[in-house]
Amino acid sequence: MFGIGEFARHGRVSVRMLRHYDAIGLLRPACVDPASGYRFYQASQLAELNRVIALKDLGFTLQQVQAILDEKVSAAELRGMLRLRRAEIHAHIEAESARLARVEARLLTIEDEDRLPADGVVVKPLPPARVAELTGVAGGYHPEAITPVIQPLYCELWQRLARAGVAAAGPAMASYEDA
Amino acid sequence: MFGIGEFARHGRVSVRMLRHYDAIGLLRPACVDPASGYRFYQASQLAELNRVIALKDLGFTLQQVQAILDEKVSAAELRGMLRLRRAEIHAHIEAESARLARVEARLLTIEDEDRLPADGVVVKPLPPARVAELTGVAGGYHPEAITPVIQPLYCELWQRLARAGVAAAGPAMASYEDA
DNA sequence: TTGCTCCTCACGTCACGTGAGGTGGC
DNA sequence: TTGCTCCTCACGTCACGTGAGGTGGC
Repeated sequence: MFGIGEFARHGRVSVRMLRHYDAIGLLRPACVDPASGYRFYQASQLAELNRVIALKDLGFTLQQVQAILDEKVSAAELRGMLRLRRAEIHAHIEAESARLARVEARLLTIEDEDRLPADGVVVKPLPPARVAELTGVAGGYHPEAITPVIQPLYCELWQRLARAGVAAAGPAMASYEDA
Repeated sequence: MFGIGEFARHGRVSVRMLRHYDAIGLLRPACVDPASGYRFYQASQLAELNRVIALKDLGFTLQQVQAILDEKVSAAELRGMLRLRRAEIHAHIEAESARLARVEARLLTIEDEDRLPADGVVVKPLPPARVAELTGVAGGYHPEAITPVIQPLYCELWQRLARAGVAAAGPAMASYEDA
């Protein structure tokens, strides 16, 4: 039998963690002195503790660890949980990689300009929207070539929308592509 | 001027976030109706909001974002912060990759055995320790070959430690390597 | 008496989400 | 009166870290 301090040292965890695991019922000491409240652990509980730590290190919450160790989870469910974890970690790594790329881009610009550019680019998701679109071909990118092509397209679009009894809810936009 | 709801919609953030940023002084509304407490934002504050979001998306805390935007951070300090962030994200990705490998290893064993192996392997760091070591060569891995080589090594080691006036504090261990 | 180990509260963490309960003008 | 937008608390999140204040036996 070990006092909580010795057990924590052997298990390489903090005393506070053991008290927390006791409080939530994840790892109860083998016995507790009713007078002093002192917790005592058996050597065999080190294996129990290791199982907790191993599952926690996979990224499961303590609630999940508890359910798994109490055998409240079937093998099939556990497989499902592991696959979900795998997918979550995957997504997490991708998100962090994208963030890393953004940080490195900032480092490059700051080394060039020696200051933070005034406007950062922020990517924001939009809800799906229905778009009414017309296209035309212009002879070049200069206004004299574009304007006579694009103006009638707007008129045409409003007319067609009106004929279809549809009201435009969003803004009007133009986008340009190379042929 | 926009009410908080409209401003939140344009900025694709929650109303709660705007109130939070107001509370911590990160993004104050352009004006506040003293009677009702209503917050009003200017169109130009959308750019401010974007800068906040962009820095937050690099993984900075709101405190750091505030310091950066208030220009309390020099270009050199900012470079340092970005480099630190880069290192942190790197470490984070490595840790998550290791975790992913552990989850995948579990998935393999669970698909083999259809249950969780009783003992997981847990890696724990130990504080550095000084080790007194002696080595010998045995003819093979069977006990008859090893025992006569290893036994005298222990005796010899204790004697040398005693002569050096050093007491062994840790356990005795043997490890084996192929020649 | 000092030192050691142990105990039980209880606050703090970080950036909000989520009610609860209420207000003011159409 | 109903609906809408806005307001201010204030609790909850997750797994503990970190005091504060106290106890019991050497």
